Amino acid sequence: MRYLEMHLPTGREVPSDAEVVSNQLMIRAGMIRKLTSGIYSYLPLGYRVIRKVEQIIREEMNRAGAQEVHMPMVQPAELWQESGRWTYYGKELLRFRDRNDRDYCLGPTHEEVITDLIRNDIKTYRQLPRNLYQIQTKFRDEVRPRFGVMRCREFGMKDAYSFDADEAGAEKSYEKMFTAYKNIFRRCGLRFRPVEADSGSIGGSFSHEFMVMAESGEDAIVFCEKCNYAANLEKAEIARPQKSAGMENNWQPVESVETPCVRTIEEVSAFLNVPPQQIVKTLIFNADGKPVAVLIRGDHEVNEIKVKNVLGAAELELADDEMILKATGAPRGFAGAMGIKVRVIADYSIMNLVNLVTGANKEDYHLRNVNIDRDFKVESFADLRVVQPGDSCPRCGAAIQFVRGIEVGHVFKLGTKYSKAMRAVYLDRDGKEKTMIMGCYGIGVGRTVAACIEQNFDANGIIWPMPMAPYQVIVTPVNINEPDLMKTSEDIYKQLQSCGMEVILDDRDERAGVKFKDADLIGIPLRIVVGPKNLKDGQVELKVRKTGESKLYKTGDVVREVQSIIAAELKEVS
RNA sequence: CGGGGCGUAGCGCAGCCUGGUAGCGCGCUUGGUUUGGGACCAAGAUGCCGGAGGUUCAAAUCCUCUCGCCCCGACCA
Repeated sequence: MRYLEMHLPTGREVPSDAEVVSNQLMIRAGMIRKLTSGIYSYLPLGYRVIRKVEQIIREEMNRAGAQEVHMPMVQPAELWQESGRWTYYGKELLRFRDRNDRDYCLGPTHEEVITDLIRNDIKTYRQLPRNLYQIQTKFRDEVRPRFGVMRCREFGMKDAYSFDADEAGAEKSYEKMFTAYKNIFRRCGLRFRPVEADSGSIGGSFSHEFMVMAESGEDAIVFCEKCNYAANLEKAEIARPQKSAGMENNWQPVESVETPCVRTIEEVSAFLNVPPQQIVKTLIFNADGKPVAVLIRGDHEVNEIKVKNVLGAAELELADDEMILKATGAPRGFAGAMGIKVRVIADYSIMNLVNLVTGANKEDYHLRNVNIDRDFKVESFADLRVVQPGDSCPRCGAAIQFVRGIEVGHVFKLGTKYSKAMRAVYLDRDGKEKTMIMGCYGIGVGRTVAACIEQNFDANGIIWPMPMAPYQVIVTPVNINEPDLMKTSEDIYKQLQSCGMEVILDDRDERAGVKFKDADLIGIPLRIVVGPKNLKDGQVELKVRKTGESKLYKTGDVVREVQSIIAAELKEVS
């Protein structure tokens, strides 16, 4: 396309309200504009990149046997009430009423709608399996939209849903999607890693997130260099330790100590001159309205998701002062397991400790030499803490590493969570009614684009991998007022176009420097510079954005060269 | 929702403390000179100073309320 005809408003200044690089560059490169918090327009350049990603997704989904559909964004409350999520999903679900006062929501995801479709049209095992997907706008009323299109409220998502007759089939469907996802992100030119993840409000038994490695990522990832283990920090496990024998031989008698205004682990540690590893933190949580005591070693952090899962709680938060006072009989800072009258669960980290220091459930007092089984009972030991540097791999025991990542995709084994609640059933070979087994698979399209920029930029702007590039090549005549330069540029432009290349002709009456800066900013992989000195020798310059390397070519050869570079770079990933 | 910050020309900002005719850089328009990494000269245009109320002879500036946006914590593609 001719630059003069393009709507491509580039900017020189970094927008004051954009924090992350991808957001800054997407605005400066004229890809997006913010309408209001968490809601963006895509301008032509940005939308071209979106469509590139969508196309790669379509090809790989189709190849994996999924079929594209398009479901409504507006969804009736009844479906959500049926699945139980009308109440469970919370404020993120944007609800509204129509003129007849009926309740609706904007779809944040489509399990309900797809399950309804399938249950109405599928009656027999002969019609299974099925995998349907769509690329569609989702709305989630995020608590805090941020980082531009990376976490916004309205966003494009590819979501796929599989329905199988049995576990084995469901497993196969999951594997197919897992493979498709690896292909998609590889073809997008991303450095990524699939990790084990928590299922969150989508539910289900098992899930993997696809993480694009980036310092600015919101997620922490734990991985083992020896084996294949990789997990989201919130999911990362600690192996169950062996119970030591004969601990009771070292038990000392319990001792009460006055500890005025000593509340935190650091304060207790300093006051009693005991290392934090010997102190037990007793945290009172409010689990669906009931207090629960969670015990953990003083130097560790509780992973609330693990606690939530172990307790099977729908809502979990740290208890407020009132609940703590009621549960322990003391203000915050003096809770302990001994004598407490609520459920007590404990992290593995305290399983093999003896002569613990804990709160006394009495203001300004702590206890020494408290021992498990003798002085209090633990309902169950479980993995409840956040993995820390220095911990070992739960699979092979080797050291683990920490990195940051951006979640661009998530695959779930849903099981029968929705099919059961919404009665998606079929008749099997024996004429018996069975519940379908589901999986669901999401990719954030806009987020994938932003993540790609986070991995591919320099001081001058974006550096698109070829498969993502909005245009593959830009032809830059250094001065449009010289007819020779323009004629050659036009020729090359037309030839590139006619052999199917995506090309911009920068026909603006600007100085060369301005054009170079813009080409770099918007990240076009290849640039053909048509200038007077080289053209005198019948040559033009071909510059590669990624490496900064440039070479001279005969005007007659440059088109073929560009064509072969593009073909090679697209083939490399396909 | 809790904590912090910001709303002044299309973009980036100064002015506010100590009230007195709204400014700078970039961009934009016109003319001219330039032309291989964001040129130069000249002449211009552009503002409900986020909104409402108040104090005052006088408010971008002080006070009250409100709306919006960004950042840090509870979520997720």
